Amino acid sequence: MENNLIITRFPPSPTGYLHVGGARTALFNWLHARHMKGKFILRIEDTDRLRSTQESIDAIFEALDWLEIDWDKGPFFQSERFDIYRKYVEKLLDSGDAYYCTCSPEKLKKMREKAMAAGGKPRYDGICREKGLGSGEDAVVRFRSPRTGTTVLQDTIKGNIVFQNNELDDFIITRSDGTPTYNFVVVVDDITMNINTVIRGDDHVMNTPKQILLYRALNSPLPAFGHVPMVLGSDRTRLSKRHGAMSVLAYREMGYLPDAFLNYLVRLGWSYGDQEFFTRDELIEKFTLSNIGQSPGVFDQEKLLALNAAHIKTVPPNRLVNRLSPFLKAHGYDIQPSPFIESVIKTLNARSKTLKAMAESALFYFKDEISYDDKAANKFLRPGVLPSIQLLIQTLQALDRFEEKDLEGAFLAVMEQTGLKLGKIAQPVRIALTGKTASPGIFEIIEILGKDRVISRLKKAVDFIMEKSD
RNA sequence: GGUCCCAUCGUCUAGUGGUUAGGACGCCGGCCUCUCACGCCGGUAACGGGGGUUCGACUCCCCCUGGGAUCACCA
Repeated sequence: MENNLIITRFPPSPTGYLHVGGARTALFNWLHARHMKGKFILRIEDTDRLRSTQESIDAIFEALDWLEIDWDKGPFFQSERFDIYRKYVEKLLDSGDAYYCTCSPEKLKKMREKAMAAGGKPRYDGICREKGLGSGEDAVVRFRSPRTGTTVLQDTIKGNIVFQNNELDDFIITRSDGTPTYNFVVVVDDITMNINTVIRGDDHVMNTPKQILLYRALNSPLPAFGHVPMVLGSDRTRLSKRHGAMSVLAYREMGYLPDAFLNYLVRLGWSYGDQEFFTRDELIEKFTLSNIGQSPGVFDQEKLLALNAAHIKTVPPNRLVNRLSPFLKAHGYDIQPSPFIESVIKTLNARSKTLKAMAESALFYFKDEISYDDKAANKFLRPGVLPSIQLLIQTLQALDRFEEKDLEGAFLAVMEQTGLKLGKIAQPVRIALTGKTASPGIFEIIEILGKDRVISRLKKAVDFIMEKSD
């Protein structure tokens, strides 16, 4: 009945924030589900009671929320499913696919060290395998792995991978405190949640044969597995904190657009011909597992930045207002959606690589008092420019309308009367209005600032020059 | 070390036996211009090495090298 319905999942463990790699895994699963019109499930893997925290859970939700990756079912918490796991352990115990083991951790450790010293593999040797032990105080439950033959992983992304069963040992599925372990709960959850497509990082490849064996022992059909290549740092080792920001939310703080971030992440390992820029909808439309590459990729901040700039440029200004406002608020300006803020954004969106930078560039629009950049003032606010500025003040004051066309005319008039080129007049005016040598076009900022503020800022510049030359 | 995976410009990648090996980021020029950007035009730069297979290999096979992953009562 639901045979064709793709069901994917994202199963983070709440032992820290959502990091870049996790976000990419979530994205791939989400995109695949959305593209296939399937379901996407969120599952919190919190069986490690010691390392799991509520803060991490909240941080993961917040990050997914920012990325606008939504789920159809869940979140499920493994910590609430222990009864289910127990039932499945019983099944395995009954069928003889699992057994109790009473070897102590110390003993196991010695066993491994000895094996290593002898040049062998650090594996459990299966002493309790045939002992027929019952549940006891410190007993763990182990899975009885086949000792011969092979297990084949038919990977959607990587192709067939063959594992020798004798490389696998009898791994623990229930700890001595009665809690189940990862490989086991993943399989039970994926079976009971009808997950039929598992997309995850390459680092899980080695777990997969164990899980396949578990599926078989539990008589369940295998999901499609797809292992995506890792994300590496600039030194080509696995991405970690020392490569820079790992937390997804850090990118929000730096002023990235979620769509740009997603666009970058998906292109790191997936491609669609020559296309680099994708909107969210395009991604859903065009994403397929078959276009995921095989090789790991280096996370490149520069390219992410460029993509962010491209998205900022493309998003309609009115949709940027709410994204920008937190960054303005950080400077003390509480803005509301308005035609004014939209025009402000229009002058800045081609000039800003991040929202944070955009907010900083926009500050002059909001300030009551402009403070001049020292070098800029020294160079451009000199006595020589006084006549043209004063003339400009007069001309502007006489203007009824204050639109770009009118302003151009005003400047033209001043140019004619002073014999100066536009650049000679515009630069001092720019400093007077913004305090800096770089800004949006002089006419657009004058129009947006409006007559009163422009005149008063120009007058202030005149005062500044006169004071200085005294 | 065992096992597994990977290998095209500095980086992300397109390429699926015959291409001047394409695009993007970065970098370097130029144009545009009221500054800074944007945009546009141009340039720089790659098939790790060795064997095969083939009329012909970036493409297929093997070996080497290099890189990565994984070997828990973590997930």
